[in-house]
Amino acid sequence: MARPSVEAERRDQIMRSACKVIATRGVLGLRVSDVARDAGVSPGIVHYYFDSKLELIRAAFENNFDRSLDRRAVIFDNRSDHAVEVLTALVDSYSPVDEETIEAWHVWIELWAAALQDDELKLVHDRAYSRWAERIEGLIIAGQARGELAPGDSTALAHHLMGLLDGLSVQALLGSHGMTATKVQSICASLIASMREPVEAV
Amino acid sequence: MARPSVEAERRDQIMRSACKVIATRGVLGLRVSDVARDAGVSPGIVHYYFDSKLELIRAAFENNFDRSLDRRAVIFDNRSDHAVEVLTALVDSYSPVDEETIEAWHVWIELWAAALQDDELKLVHDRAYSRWAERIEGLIIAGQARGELAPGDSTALAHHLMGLLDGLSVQALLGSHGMTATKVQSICASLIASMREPVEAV
Amino acid sequence: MARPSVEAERRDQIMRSACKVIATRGVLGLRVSDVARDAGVSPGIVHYYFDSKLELIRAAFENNFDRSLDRRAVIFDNRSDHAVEVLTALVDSYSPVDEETIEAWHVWIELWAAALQDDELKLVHDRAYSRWAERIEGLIIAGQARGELAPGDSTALAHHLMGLLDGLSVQALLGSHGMTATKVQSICASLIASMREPVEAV
Amino acid sequence: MARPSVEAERRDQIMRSACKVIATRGVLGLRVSDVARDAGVSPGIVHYYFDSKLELIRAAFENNFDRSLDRRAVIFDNRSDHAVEVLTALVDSYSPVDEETIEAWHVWIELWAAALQDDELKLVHDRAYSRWAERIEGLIIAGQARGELAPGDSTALAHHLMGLLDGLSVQALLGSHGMTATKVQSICASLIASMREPVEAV
DNA sequence: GATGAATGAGTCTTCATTCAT
DNA sequence: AATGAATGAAGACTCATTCAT
Repeated sequence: MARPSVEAERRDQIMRSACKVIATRGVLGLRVSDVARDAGVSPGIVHYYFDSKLELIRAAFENNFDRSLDRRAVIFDNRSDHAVEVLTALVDSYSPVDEETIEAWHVWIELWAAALQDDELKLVHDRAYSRWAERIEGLIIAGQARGELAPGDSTALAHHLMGLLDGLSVQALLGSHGMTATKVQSICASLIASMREPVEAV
Repeated sequence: MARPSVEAERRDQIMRSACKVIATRGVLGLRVSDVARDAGVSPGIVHYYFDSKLELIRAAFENNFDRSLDRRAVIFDNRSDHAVEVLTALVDSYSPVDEETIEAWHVWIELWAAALQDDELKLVHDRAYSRWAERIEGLIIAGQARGELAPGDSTALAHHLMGLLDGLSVQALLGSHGMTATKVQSICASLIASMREPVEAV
Repeated sequence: MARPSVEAERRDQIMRSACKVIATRGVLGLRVSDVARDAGVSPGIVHYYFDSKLELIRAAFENNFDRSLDRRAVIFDNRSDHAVEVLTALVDSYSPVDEETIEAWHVWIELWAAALQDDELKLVHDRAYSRWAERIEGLIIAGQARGELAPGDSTALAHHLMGLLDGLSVQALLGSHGMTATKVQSICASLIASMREPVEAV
Repeated sequence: MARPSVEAERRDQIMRSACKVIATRGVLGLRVSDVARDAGVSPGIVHYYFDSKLELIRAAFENNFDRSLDRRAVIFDNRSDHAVEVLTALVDSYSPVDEETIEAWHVWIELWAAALQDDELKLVHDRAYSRWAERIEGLIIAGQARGELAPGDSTALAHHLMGLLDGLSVQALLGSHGMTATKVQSICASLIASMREPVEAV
């Protein structure tokens, strides 16, 4: 009876396992059998749902990003709070502190490396990154419209924030040179603060 | 009898080839035979100079970073120009426009992904990143001392600049969402400009 | 309630699809799923009708031959025409020009190759070949009895004609060295002509 | 020192083993590991000498035919005996009695089946068949020129003999309907006899 | 120092067969 | 009767590493 859902569920289950494995062993270190084991299925079934390993990896990357955006839907949809607060909440939600976020970051970084060598994955990355950029820029434009943020090149500001978050997070994940999740937040916060409309001096 | 130099040369030659291959196929896609072919030697000789594939990769990462710093020695040693100019020149030198710089960036990004899964490589990355961070911070501190830059948390500023450069460069390399080398430069330039000591109003 | 016919029909349908697949991909290239797809049924049902893949193949070979003889029933049953004409008609009917005949030849040749390695299939082939040989020899014996063909070793003559037809047809199917269906017919025709009772000189 | 020959020898060794395996298990039943075992080497080395299984099979087919012609070089080069004797000797040499000849026939028949489904193999077959046809026709033309054989369409006669030999040999190999190597020889002999220039009646 | 043939373990992928529904 | 998801064994192919030369 519940047959129809079996296929979709299995696909999803396998993609999530693939993300886990990518986060753990990297894209090229991913073995179909590892994914199967994690998903609790036979190796054969993976190829029943995905034509090839590459196809699975592509799907996993998209799935990782979709879930990543989904988890932040509440933040993006927040229309009541001050833009500075919303942007700060967003940055904080990307802090690599919980396992889920850390895994998502690992997969995201793997996508960078993989996409540098595969045009198909480059498209996957571009589609994801564009969606993400549009949302950030949307928040900034809205904040400027409401007078909460100073006017300015919203595209450049969005890129600045996103690039900073990406670059710092990598170092936090690697624990390099004392970089921590807290420092990422504080440096990003200072950037966001600088976007705020200066209070008019009386 | 001056054989030692032959060995050192060969090692270097093989490491450079390894960097090329890493940039092209990724760390895990690297095949010892590809490196050998690029270096114009037999696959067997690679193992004469490097105990294992991992050892070769580790050495290649370090070699990539060393050469990267060497290429910028003139900029770092510049004591005469204004800090803003020096920092700007530095950022520009990292623009992924020429083949050499692009290759170095690819290897650098590969190191991120690989280090996330290997503690030994994490150390390699940390050593490199720290040396790079010290130099940037040194420039900022010097600039502040000379009154060319506004006072402030030099460590945070250095991290901000480095994180931004890393994050934006990835997107430029991937050509995502219209990111280009020029935009990377301009966004970084705006950050550097904001560090400048405001001219006192009379 | 007349269900038995459904089963027989399905079996037949599956066997015909198996012949198609054998002609296209060869015996060992045959996949049960291909047969199922061609027959418009699920892979599972094939095993309901045939215990195993080998069993299906065996049945398909027999089915191929049965249909092959059936298609020539009119020729074999022809009692009124001259033996030379009947034999010629028979040879012509084996000309690999239409799709059906070509497919049947492919399956026949596959049977040779498969039977060389499987004793069970050797029996299948022998049964088929014997039935075919008996019919040819029957035509020759009848022709000799009616004085239309010269007397002689009917078995050897039958083998000669059959061997020649088999050997030439393979080359025609492969398009080797300029062999064509027309040349097969003409060479076979010359053999048949040589069997004719020479007209008595007055 | 004798290094140069190692490669050629290994290739040959592997091709011969491949022929054996093809004769035993068929083309599609051929496993690279079986070939390796028969050749006394590791499975990996087979791929060192042949890019893929198909490439190995193609080479094996050519090797089988080359050796087949080589074994009959003495017969083809015979310029002193009567054409009827030479042709008879040739046919006899193809009698599937010894293991070597039987293996060669198996491989040849496998080539028919395989070539029907692969255009590359079709070319391999055509090249081989053409060389073989040219030699047979050459013997017939020479015999006619020397007045040992009756004049006539040498191409058709060659095709007749070759087709007959192919077709009958298949049945002899399968032991169908009482076909034997001896009967193959006798039927072919009768065809060859019919080519002889009739002795002029005085 | 250098070569490259050889090994063999590892992994993707295919597919006959089963079985819950 | 029929489906198609699931299994798992089998096999092609890759590649780091070794070693005789």
